[in-house]
Amino acid sequence: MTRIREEIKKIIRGALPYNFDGEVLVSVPDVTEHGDYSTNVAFALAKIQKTSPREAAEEMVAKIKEQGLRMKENVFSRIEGAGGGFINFWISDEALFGKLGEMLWKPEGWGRSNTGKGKKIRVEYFQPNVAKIPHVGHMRSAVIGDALKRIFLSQGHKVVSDTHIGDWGTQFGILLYAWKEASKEDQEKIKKNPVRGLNDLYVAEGKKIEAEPERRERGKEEFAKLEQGDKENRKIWKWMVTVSLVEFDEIKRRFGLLRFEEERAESVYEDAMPPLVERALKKGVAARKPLDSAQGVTGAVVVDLSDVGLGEAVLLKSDGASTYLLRDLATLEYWDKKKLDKNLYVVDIRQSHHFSQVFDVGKRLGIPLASRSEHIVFGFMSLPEGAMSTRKGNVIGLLDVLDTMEARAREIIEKKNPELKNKEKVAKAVGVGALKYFDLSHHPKSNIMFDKEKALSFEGNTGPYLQYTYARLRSILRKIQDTRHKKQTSPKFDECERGLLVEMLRFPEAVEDAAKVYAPSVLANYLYGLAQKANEFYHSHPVLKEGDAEKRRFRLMLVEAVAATLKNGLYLLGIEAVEEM
RNA sequence: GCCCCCGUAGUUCAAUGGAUAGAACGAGGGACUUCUAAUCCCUAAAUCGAGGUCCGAUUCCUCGCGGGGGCGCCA
Repeated sequence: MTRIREEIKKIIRGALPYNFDGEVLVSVPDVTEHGDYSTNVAFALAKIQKTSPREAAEEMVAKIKEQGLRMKENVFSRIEGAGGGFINFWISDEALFGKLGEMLWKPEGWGRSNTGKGKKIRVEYFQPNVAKIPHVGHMRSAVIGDALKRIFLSQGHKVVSDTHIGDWGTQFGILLYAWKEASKEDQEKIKKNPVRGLNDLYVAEGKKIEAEPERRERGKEEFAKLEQGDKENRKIWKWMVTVSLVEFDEIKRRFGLLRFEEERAESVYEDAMPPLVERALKKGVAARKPLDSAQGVTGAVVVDLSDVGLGEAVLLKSDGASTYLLRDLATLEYWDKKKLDKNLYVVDIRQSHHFSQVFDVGKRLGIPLASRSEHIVFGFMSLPEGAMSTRKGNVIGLLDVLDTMEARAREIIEKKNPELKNKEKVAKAVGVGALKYFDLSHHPKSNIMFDKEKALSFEGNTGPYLQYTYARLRSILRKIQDTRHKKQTSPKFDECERGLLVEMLRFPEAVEDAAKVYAPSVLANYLYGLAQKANEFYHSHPVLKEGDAEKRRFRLMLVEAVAATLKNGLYLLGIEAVEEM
């Protein structure tokens, strides 16, 4: 089914002179008096034709009307110039009703498209670190990445998601050093709750390093040994990875993330790194620094990026150990062979400098994928009292906060709907839905404040609001037996019904826009607006009790269509639409 | 010092360069014998400052003020 917006664009293009090469923008006006859709092309056209925007608009309106007649189009009921150059379009009730019928014919496909057909995208998100407790700050990458994947899939893209678990680096040397130094009793204690225990061990070691910087060097030595294949270090490291993966799997399961096609942790690139360094040196991209000031045996291998203002990128440290940057380059090289059209990293803004370096060095090394790679930036999450940091000890564990949300949902269900079946299942869906929506409703780029009160709220612009709206609509549909309400001719509908219908028909455009700008929040905000209109309708328009049979049938169609839209939209955000709550 | 991001109602957030800047929470008032009140309706309330580009600027540019982040042989 074609999007209405596309149809309007086509009609406008048909009425434009051949020499017009500007973009045709069609937008939704703020106020209903300005129509269902609007375009500002007349302003651009006026410049070329050297007329006033108003005249240009009038001319175009006349041309469209003429062509519309010739094509026997019946899409608009009104087209007119206004506001000194805007052209406003009102869609005819017949056309709206026709679209409603089309949509109900195949609601499963509603919102999907094939604009991404044949294109393969890799999305990297949810990069938890081994031996660290994932906190609410880690949620953004997982939730935004998962929603993006769903949105891309709906547009026909092939998507490969990859977690890129942080299981390599100096931090493991530091951890190994601390672990070996710990007493047997302490080690046993840590083993009982390993991820928490290792997390705390790392924090404690960090404090010791602050007081005694020498200890960092010992940690670095342990990592170098690990990288060189030291048996004991490998064994301990492997154990740390194993216990952490259990926790990551629980998060993936409880947050309902789509399956990851690949879970290539950093350590898998171990063998790919040395040849990459060799190549960089041979190509003259990187250079080995002289030994003089360094303590190690060899000089560090670095890429000078000062010509583009990106400073110095370190591939190998002077002790021979690899860096995060080198691992990301190896990753880039690996994926370069997989015929990707796009390679996206959903990572917070603090790493933008790092990714600029990765992509720039990648280009210098002649890895074509580097120029098709993008860092999808998102802001980080802070608490009302300031930034979250493991060292400050003020992090909120991701699973802890999810537990709280589910408990809160259970409480509210007991209060509002104690008769509900599947209480536990609904509580889980509502709890995680609220948490995900809190994140997704914010623009990815903005830093967000994790205000517990706001995030835990189930009222207003929240996930449960959308779920509740869906449940109410479904409740109406459950009460009817006769589903033959779809066959009828176009009825007259009032402003509220019409507004809801037009808004509902914009769904595919919202999904398309969200995909285009890599922002699930575009879709989230659209769904919220739709739900508001649906609730308004619900209050003022009885459906089952409507006496006029034709009106009732139309309202049932509308309810069914809006419910399906909410369900599909929530699915794209990774939120479950529950039938009752 | 250099680079990046952000300043919108009391608060938390919206608004591909468009027409009258939207919500939510909070505040005040109202609506359940009526398809689920996790809802709906009404009221008050905002673009950090100064220039510039443009027919048109919350949006783009410059400067200033304020907040955050990065520039580690950390990840």
